[in-house]
Amino acid sequence: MSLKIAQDFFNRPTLDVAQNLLGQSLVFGDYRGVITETEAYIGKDDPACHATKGQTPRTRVMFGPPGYSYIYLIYGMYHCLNIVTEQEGFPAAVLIRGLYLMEAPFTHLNGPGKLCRHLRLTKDHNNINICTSENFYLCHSGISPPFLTTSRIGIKVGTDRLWRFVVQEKDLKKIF
DNA sequence: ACCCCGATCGTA
DNA sequence: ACGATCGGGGTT
Repeated sequence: MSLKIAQDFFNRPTLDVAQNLLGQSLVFGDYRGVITETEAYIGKDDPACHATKGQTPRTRVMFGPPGYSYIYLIYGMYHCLNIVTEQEGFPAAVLIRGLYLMEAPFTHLNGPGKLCRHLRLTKDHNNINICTSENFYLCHSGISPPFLTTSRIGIKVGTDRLWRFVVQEKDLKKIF
């Protein structure tokens, strides 16, 4: 019920990883929560993916091996947490957009900026191997909740791809 | 050196 | 609908 997710889990098609991460646990320090919303960003052909213009210092981690954190600053104010997916050399990642905290007052961190701000995740936590870290990792919950599939949020290109996956609030309260 | 823009969020 | 706020990346 609390087995740490291994690197092989992330070395798969990003859409599978993004969907399968729903309902799994994220642990960072003393925080533990259930992932409720994800988005996939897949390769140089995805115009919304940061890697679409090739490798840069910022996106270097996306080109690396799967199972590493990719955290960047957005709008000069907020951070976003991603987990790198697929084989080394193929730039792709899953953005963690929602987290339901498993301790009172059971806050639902709905939004990637709010999530990182609450957990105090910053660029200091970029490029961490979350399969080997002792205080930053994911766990299998044994639960695969139902979810909606929609277009990704906050982008101006690549909106034709339905690569956002969300657990509805009603299902969240029913299951957890 | 300069400019544009962004995987957001809170307020109006 | 809009402003805050600043680093990444491209251009001069």
